[in-house]
Amino acid sequence: MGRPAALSRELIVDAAANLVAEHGAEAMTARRLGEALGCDPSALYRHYANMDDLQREVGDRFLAAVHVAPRRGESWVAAVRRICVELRAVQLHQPRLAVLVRAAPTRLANELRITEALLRELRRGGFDPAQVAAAYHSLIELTVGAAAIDATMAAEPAAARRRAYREWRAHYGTLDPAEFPNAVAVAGHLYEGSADDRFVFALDALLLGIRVTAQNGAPSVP
Amino acid sequence: MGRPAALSRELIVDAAANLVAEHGAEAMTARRLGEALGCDPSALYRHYANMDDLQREVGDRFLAAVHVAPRRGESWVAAVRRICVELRAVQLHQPRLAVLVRAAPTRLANELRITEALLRELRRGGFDPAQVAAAYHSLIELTVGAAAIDATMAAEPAAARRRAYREWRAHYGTLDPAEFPNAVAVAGHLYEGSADDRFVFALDALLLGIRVTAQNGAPSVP
DNA sequence: ACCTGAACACCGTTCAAGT
DNA sequence: ACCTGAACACCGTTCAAGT
Repeated sequence: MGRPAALSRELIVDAAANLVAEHGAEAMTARRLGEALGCDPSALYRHYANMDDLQREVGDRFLAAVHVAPRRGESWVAAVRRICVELRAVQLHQPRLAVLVRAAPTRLANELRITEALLRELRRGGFDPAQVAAAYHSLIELTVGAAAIDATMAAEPAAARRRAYREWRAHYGTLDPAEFPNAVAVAGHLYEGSADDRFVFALDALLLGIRVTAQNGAPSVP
Repeated sequence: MGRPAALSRELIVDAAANLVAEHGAEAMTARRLGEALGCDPSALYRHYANMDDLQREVGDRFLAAVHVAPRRGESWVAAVRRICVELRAVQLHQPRLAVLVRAAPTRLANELRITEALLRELRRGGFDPAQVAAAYHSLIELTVGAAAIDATMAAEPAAARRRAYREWRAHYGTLDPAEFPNAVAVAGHLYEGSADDRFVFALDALLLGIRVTAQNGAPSVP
C-alpha cells in the first residue's frame, strides 16, 4: 500500500488509455508513459513487444463504447447502420489509434464483439454465408476507411470545418472552366453538409446495393 | 555544369519521389533528402513550409499513374469503376504518402484531374449536381478509405498475405460457438479471395446503390 | 539571397548492469 | 525476476551565423 505496484499489462494499458483520453493519441509515447507510471520507459518492453502492440490494446479498449445489443423491433438494416455509425464515431474520436486497428484485425475483445454483431445482423437479413462475409468486409472498408479520411477534419472545431468546406467549394468554383468544366459545374455541391451526412449517404447506398446484389446477383457492368 | 544546381521545389520533389520509389515512403526524411541533394536538411525549409507540404506534392506526383481519358464505348459506370480501381492501385503502392492525400483535398494537379474525370462520368450518368457530388464523395471514401485499410497487407508478399488470411479465418472458426455463433458460422468465408476482390465487390455494390438511390430516392430504413 | 551548422526537443528500442 | 540507466540510431524544426 502506498508503494508503487509492480508493473503489469493492465496497469500499463490503463495509464496509456488515460494519457490518450487526456492528451490525445500522439501523447502515448514510451517516455511519457514511463513518467505517468513512475517507471523507466524501457520497463514497458518487458510487458509489450513494442509500442504498436500496446496501441492495439488501447485501441480495442476505446471500442468498448460501441453498443451492439439487439434492440426490440429494430430491422437488421437499421441495426447494421447504427453499429457502423457508432463505430465511426469512436474512430473519429481517436484518429491516431485507429491507424493500428486498420492494418489487420486485432481479434481483441471489443473488435470481436462488433464483428460478431455485424455478422449476426447480416445473417438475420437472410444472406448466405459467403454473402454475409462479403457484405461485412464491404461495410468495414467503408466505415473504417471513411473514418480514416475524416478523422483529421473531425479534430478541428466545427466552425473551422465549415470554413474549410466553404473554401474548398469556392476553390473548385474558380477553376478554369475549359479544363475543369464538371468540377466548376458541381462545385457548389461539393463538401456540402457534414462529413457524417456524407458518410451516412454512402453507407445507405452501400447497404442498398448489397441487398439488391443478394437478391438479383451481381450487376453486369455494360 | 558539373556544379550543384541551386535548390528548387522541382529539384527537391524529384529527389524525394526517387527516394520514395527506391526506399519507400518512410525514407523520405529531411536528413536523407538533404544527403541525396547534397545540401543541409534545413535548406529544405526555405522551399517547403514543412515535410507534410513536400509529401503532399510527392503524393500528387504518384497520382500521375491514374489514367482518366474516356474510352470509346465505355459506359460511365465502367469508367468510374476503372478510375477507382486504378486510384486504389496507386495508393496501395505508396501507403505512407496516401495518409496525407486523405486528410483534405490537396487540389494539386493530378488530384484535380482525377476529381474532374469522376465528376465527368457521374454527370454522364444523368445525375443532378447534388447527386453527382454525393456520389463522388461516396466513391472517394470507399476507394481511398479501403486503400488505407489494405495498404499494410498489400506491402507483404502474396504468399504471406494468403497465409495471414488463412490464419484469421481459422482463428474465427475456433472461437467459442456459445459467445460467437455467427463468427463461427461464417468463418470459412471471411477474408476469402484477395483484398482487391473484396474492394471490387464493395465498389460494385456502392455503384449499384447510388444508381438505385438516384432513380428511386433514398430508401427508408424500416 | 540562400545555405550551413549547431542546437533543441523529441522518438523507439536494446542491453549490460544493478537489486 | 524485474527494472534502471545509458546508449544507439534516429526524427522535424529553428535560427544565428556565414558567404
